[in-house]
Parts: sequence; C-alpha cells; structure tokens
Amino acid sequence: MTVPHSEQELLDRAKAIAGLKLAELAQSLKLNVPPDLKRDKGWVGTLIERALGADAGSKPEQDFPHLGIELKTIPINGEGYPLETTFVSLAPLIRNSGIDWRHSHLRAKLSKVLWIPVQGERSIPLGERYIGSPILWQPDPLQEAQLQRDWEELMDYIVLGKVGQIHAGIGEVLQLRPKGANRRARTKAVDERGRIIDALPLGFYLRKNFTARILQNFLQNR
DNA sequence: GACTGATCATAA
DNA sequence: TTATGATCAGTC
Repeated sequence: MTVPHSEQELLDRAKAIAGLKLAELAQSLKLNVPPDLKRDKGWVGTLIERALGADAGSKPEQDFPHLGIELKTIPINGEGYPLETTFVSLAPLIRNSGIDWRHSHLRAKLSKVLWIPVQGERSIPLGERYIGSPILWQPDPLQEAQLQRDWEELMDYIVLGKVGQIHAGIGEVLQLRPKGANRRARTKAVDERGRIIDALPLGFYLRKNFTARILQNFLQNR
C-alpha cells in the first residue's frame, strides 16, 4: 500500500476497512492471523498500519508525518469502551530541562490522531474481531489543558529526580507506567542530587476515561 | 472486574 | 538501548 497523499485519502481508506473482520483484512494483505495477541501484542496495530499505507519501521515521528497524523488502534468492548490504556511515547528521563509542554514529544504525537477502534474482547477469536469506524481527532482546549497539567506534573517528578516516587496513580488523564522488555530493563535517569542513575524506562499512557470521551464524542457528533 | 506493574516481538 | 506496535495478568 502506498502512502496516502491527503487526509481525505487516509480517511477514505480507513472507512473502507471499517466493518471488516481482522481475518478478512489480514487475508487481503496476505498476512497470517496469530492465535492470540499474547506474543503478538502489536499485531493489530501493524496490520492497520499496513492497510492504511503507513510506512512501517520505528521512527520517532507520527505515522503520517506529511499529514501530521498519528495512527492508533484502540481495543474496545461491546459498549465501545476502551479495554486498554493507550501508549503514547517514552518519557524523557534525562536531558529534559528546558522542554516545555508546547515542545513536548507527547503534544506533537497527540496533535492529531486517527483512532481505529477494534473489538478487543478476548472471548472473540482474534480473526473474528471487527474493525470500527475511524475517528480523526484533535484535542479540544479542555483536553489539551488536561494533558498539559498532567504532563507538567509528571515531568516535575522526573526533572526533580523523583523517578522512584512515580506510580500509575499520578495524573488525571495521563499516567506514567513501565515501558520496556521487563522489570530488568534499564535506562538513564537522574536522582534528587542530579546524578545519573539507572532506572526503569517509563512511558506516557492515556487513561481509559480520556480515550472513552473521544470515542463517545464521536458517536454523539455523527 | 479493574488497575498497575510487567511483559512480548521486532527494527535499527 | 531506544523506538515502534501494544496487551497481559497478578493483585487488589
């Protein structure tokens, strides 16, 4: 699949795959459906990326940089409520003094997101899960303010060397949680005296209450 | 049953 | 190791 040249083309493609089962889309792309997601946690996301023409690979950018759009699949239950939080980006634990909200990686990634809801209940076989209608979203002023508040609070912990005090309970719509291979994963951080230390890599995640509102607002406005 | 810490695969 | 894509699963 080639890259979409406009926002409309991307949206059209996303609408075209809405209503398909994952197995149907996978077959059209000649991809095998794994038995479940236990060892293929990113499979749905990668499948949708390919279907929409995002160039695969791991670049620290949006999925469609020329369109300024980030692609996110989100697993939902029968009521359309998110089953999982949404990973956004790794948290910068060092060399972070001076970055403010407006220049943050997180804000850039969330400036425009194409959400693809996908049935995610484990009782439904992976291939039988349906792809939902796409939602092209930009944070409204309230949402942006909430994100900024949480981001600033969480970044304060990091900048002040309080990485060890961080836990998932901090933040109203955002949270910091481990993001690594396992608990032994290590990256550099700073302690309260400014010394470099080894620490668990952390990532920013959107809480379900936040993404649920995005999905709900879409339903109301359609 | 929800939540938080832990985990899985792959590329560069 | 960092970055991409995320979901798993034990504990409360």
